[in-house]
Formats: sequence, C-alpha cells, structure tokens
Amino acid sequence: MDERKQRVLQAVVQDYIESAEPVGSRTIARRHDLGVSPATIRNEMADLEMLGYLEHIHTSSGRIPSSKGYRFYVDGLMQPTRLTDEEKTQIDRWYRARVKRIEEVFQETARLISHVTKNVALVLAPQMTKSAFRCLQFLPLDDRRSVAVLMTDAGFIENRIVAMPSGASFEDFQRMARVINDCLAGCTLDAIPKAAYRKIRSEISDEELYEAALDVISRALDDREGRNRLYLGGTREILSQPEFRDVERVKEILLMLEEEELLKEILSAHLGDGLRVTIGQENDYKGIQDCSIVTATYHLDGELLGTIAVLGPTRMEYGKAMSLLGYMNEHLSDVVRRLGWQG
Amino acid sequence: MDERKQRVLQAVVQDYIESAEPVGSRTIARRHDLGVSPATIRNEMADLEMLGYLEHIHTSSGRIPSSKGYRFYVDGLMQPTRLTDEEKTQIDRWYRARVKRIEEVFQETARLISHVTKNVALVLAPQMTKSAFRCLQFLPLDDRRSVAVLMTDAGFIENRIVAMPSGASFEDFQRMARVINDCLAGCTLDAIPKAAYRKIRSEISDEELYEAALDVISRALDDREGRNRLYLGGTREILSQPEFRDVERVKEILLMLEEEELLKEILSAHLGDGLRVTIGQENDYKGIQDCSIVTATYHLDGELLGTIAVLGPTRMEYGKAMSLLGYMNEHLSDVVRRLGWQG
DNA sequence: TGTTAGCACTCAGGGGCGTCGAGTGCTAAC
DNA sequence: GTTAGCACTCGACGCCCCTGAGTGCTAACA
Repeated sequence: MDERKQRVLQAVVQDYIESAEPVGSRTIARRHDLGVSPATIRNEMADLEMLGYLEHIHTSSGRIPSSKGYRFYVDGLMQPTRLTDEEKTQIDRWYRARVKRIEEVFQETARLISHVTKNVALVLAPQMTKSAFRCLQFLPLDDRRSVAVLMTDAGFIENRIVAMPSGASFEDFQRMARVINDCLAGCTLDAIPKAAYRKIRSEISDEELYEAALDVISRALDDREGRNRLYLGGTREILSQPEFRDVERVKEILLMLEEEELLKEILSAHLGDGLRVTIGQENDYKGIQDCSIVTATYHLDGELLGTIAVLGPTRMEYGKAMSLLGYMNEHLSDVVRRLGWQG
Repeated sequence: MDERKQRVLQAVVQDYIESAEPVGSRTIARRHDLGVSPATIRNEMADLEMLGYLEHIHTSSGRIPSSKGYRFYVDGLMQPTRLTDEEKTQIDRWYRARVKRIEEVFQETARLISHVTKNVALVLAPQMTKSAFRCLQFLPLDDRRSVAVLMTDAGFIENRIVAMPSGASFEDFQRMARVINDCLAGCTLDAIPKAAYRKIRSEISDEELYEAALDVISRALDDREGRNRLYLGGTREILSQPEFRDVERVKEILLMLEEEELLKEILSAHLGDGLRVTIGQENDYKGIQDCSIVTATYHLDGELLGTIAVLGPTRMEYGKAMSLLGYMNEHLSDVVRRLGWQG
C-alpha cells in the first residue's frame, strides 16, 4: 500500500469519525490537501475497498472504514493525541471534588471516562479477595451485636454488623478476633488454607462462637467480589452518538450492559495486556461486533489492580480514548494512594 | 357528573393507560359493556371534554385524559390493586438475594421499584446527619494512619482512613476518641452544639491532634449527606415506554434526572405526606408536567426515614405504583431492621 | 327527552412517484 | 498516471392521493 493510499485511508477514517456520514471522494479532495482530483481519489478508494480497508453500502454512497481499515488506522496512521495540562488538571479536580472514599474511586472513574469520551466506560475494580488479610477488629454496638471491621493490605475496609451468640460477651469476640488475626495473617482472602480454618477451630472451643467467626469471615468475603466489582458509566452519554439515534439500538446495548458476567468476561480476556484496542469484528462476542473496546490495566507498585475500558461504536475517537486511558493508567495509582490505599 | 360519564371516563383512562393510543368512541363501545352506542359515548366524551376531563389533539383523533381526568380517576374511579402474595415473596427474595449491607438497601429498592413499574424510581435515603451520634472508635492501620469508625443510632457505620499527626501515637487517638465520645454523646450529627466543640478543645491540648479530631468528625459528616443520598433506578426501563420512543425525549428526561438537587427538592416537597400522587400539570416544575410522580414516605418505629417515588409519564399504572409503594412503605422497615438498623 | 343511525368532514399515516443531489464507475483524452 | 466528462445509482425529500379511524351534527326514533 503506497503512501497516497494511506493518506486517503487516513482521510476517510478521520472524516467518518468526525461526521458519522459515509465519505465521498469530493469531500476528501476539498477537505484534505492531497493534491489530486476527486477522480484519482475515487480510484484509490476503489483499490482500498478491494484490499478490504473500506466498505460500501451501495454504489453511490460514500465509503466507510471496515474493521481492517480502522485497525490499520489505529496501528499506523493515527497521530497519538496527548492530554493537555488543562485536561489533566480537570481530571485531578474531578477526583478531588468527588471522591472522598476509596470505594468511590471506581464509580467516579467510570463517570469521568464516559463523560470525556461520550462513550460507555467500564471499570473492573480490583478483587478484594485477591488482597491479603490484614486484620479483623470488633467494636461493640449493643448487648447482642457488634461491628466487625475487616481490613486488607490493599486498603479495603469492610464493616458488618454481626449478632453475638447468646451468652457470648464482647470479650469473647475480641478473643476470637485475636485468634482469627493470628491464623489468617498474610493469607489472601480467596485462598484461605484449610489449615487456617482447622487452627481457628482448635482455638475456639465454643461451637456457636466458631460459627459466628466463620460467618464473619465468609460475609466479609462474599461481598465485594460479586456484582459490586464492575462499575459502569455513560449509559446516558451514548445517546448523543448518532449510532444510537433509534431507541431500539439503545435498548439492545443497554440490555447487553446489564449482563455483568458477560462484560467481566470480555474485560478479563484483556487483563494484563496494557493498552489494547479491539475493533468491530475482532470482538468475539457477536453483540458488539459493530463496537470497539479500548482497554487498559492499571497497577499500583507493579501489582495489577484492575481494568478500565471504553466501549463505543467502531467510529470512535481512538486517539482520545487511548490517551485518556493511558493517563488514567498512571494517574489512578496516585488517586488510590492519596485516599489511603497502602503504599 | 352522572354515573355513565364516570364509566366512560374510567374506560378512556384505562384504555389509554393500556394502549398509549388516543381512545375513540367505537373502541370503548366494543371493549366496555356500557350498553349504549358509540354515538352516545361520543356525546358523553364531548361533555367530558367540556368539563376538562378529556383532551383532543385535533378533531378526529380519539380522546386522551387530561391531568384533571387522571386526578378524578385516581381519586375515585380506580380500583386499588393489591399485591399478590406471590409478588410479595418475590420482593422478599429480591432483598434477600441482593442486599447484604444496609447501604445497599436504597439502591436496590430503587432498582426493584423501577423493575416492577417500568418507570424511574427515586429513593431518598435517610440523612445520616439526622441520626444521633453513637460512638467513634479507632483501629490501628499502620504507624502513620489509623481507621476511624463512626456509628450512629440509626445503624450507619462509616469508616475513614485518617493520617495521624507526626509524633502522635495510637494511644493519643484512642484518648481522643474517648473525649469525642463523651462530648458528642446523644447529639444529632447535623446539630452538634458549639459547646461540644469547646469541650473537645479544652480536653485536647495538642493543636495538631485537635485538628485531626475535627477532621475526623467533619469528614464523617460531609459524606453521606451530599450527592450520596439520592438513589435512582430505571433510567433504562423507561425506554420501553412509548412516550420515550424518540431519543430526544429520552435525553431530555435523563438530563433532568442528573440534577440531583432539583429531584431532592421535588421529593422533599412531599416529605411526610404518606402516599401521594402528583399528576402532570400539578407538578410545579415545568420539565415534568407531562409526567406523574407517586411518592411515599417510609418510617421505622414511627420515625420518618425517607421518601420513595415512582416517576413516569402521566399515562402510568397508578394503581400498581401506589400499591407497590404502599407495600414498600411497610416492608422497608423490616428489611432495614433485619440488616442491623437499631430496632 | 334521551338515544341512535347516518353522513359529511378532518386528519394522520402510508404508499407511490418524480426530483434533486451526492456519489460512483467507466472511458477517453491529456 | 491523472483527469474531465458522462451515465448511472440510490437515498432523501416533497407531493399527492388514498385509507381508516374518529368526530360533530342532524334528523329520526322510542
């Protein structure tokens, strides 16, 4: 593919991303200074179509890029946009104004990304269960209940009200906490060894108390990892995309966005790959083969925390999405650290 | 208004709620057994229009109810639907499956209501600041930070990571907690008297430590009462309403739903009124004068907790919305109590 | 006097049709 | 290899007409 073809392809993709209308040869001749006439561009476009980079609804409608065309554009033609300092400070201000607690980071990140890109944003939060147990403490609530507070090395803090078995005192609970802290020290929450349970069993003789202890642990665990782990943003933003002009189309994608398991699967498939773009038919899942996904994984001190992604029509501002996610990539760690994650 | 007119009005409202199409005289004659011909019904409908209960887009389109018409229907004609036992157990199951922590009750309630009614649901959660301070405890995190856990009488538990001033030890923090617990005992969080602050000041000599104490208190306070207090559900459900067939209309209402302050204002206006219906033009806010709102306030042991509401087009299944909210009214207390709210 | 049948009238929605404009593909000339 | 020219295609738009649902009015009926 010679250079002129590439410039034509680039022109088509850029114009189509901007206008959402099929692009014709004259438009390109007018708006891009290629130094050749529409007729020549037409010839080039016909070639590009033969090569599979462009598509045609019918004769006499302009061209639109194919998945392959977008792919070539993203890999080679696109000039990477950089966030301006102003944009960066805006992002900073967003977090400072809205995020008060570590738990809110993920939802707000999703909101921010969707707001900037006008597409759906997905944030796969780190699994609490992947982080190491730090300590469990009890606080007295009243004579029959107390509050269990579980902390992990990653900085998660989880609280629960637990009923105390009749006859048990708050001191029993504190003793139980000491036992649990001893036995679970350093375990990651998703892989508590059987031995730890046996040890707890042997140290807590009272049956009811032992049950309560297990209850505390399991309830602390089963919370975050379920449906709370995926955060969505921008289901309203996409209404401004011309692709979603008719409500049926919107309903379709919203329905899909409700299937959390599916989304997690899609995101998990990209885990650990750094910044990655999946375009149109490259998607395995049929329902989004007219969409593209840009994913990035974010880290803290070298450890993988989770994935953030932008999901939108293939006609997406890839440069913008990628630079934003790229920045987030680095920036999220700072936010997380500032809010008390353990450094 | 004689009985036949009422029966005609009822027929028009019911049919229109069901079909979302203007209702004609023949349709009514066919579908409702009024014992008179379409011509007679036409005459009655003309009268009802004169009286302001029905409206006309143009000659020769069927009638649709006016706000006044809906009002008459809701107040007198509508047969109140009751939730079946099956529906009740479904609601119960919903909560048991999805709500693990008290904080999730509100979001899930919004989801449930919107799911059942296919309209937007709003849940105004109780203000944490309205409940009384119970106690503040610290847990050690590492050598420079600790976790503050604040509990209120209503059962809210709030945790925060706070930095310890250099030189301060965890024991200092525990002492501080004792002072604060003494001074704030019984205060409601939105009305901490100046005297309490003075007392804390006098007991904590270290300047930095005092600042940290204030920080803990204020941070615990400013959290829940802000944007976290209103929960929304069903922004996707409304897409299935024919009123929102065109995207512009959807965008309009979604935009409005983002204005939390406005929504809170609207809901707050209904606080304490029990079950209440506001129809179309009865709404003060212009943007929703083609919508209706059904609100209900929920209580626990006689104390007002918050408001739940259904927002949808005037063509709404009032009976269903009202019976659902009515049931929630009673039921929410149970859920809340089960999850550890103080009884 | 209330009810009904009949009839003229109205209006939205849908199909058919011609026009316009943007765009292509092909060919011949440069 | 590039370009101008030209025939062709197709969607969008506006126009017209038809149809069907519905009304309002009037006159006849019980």
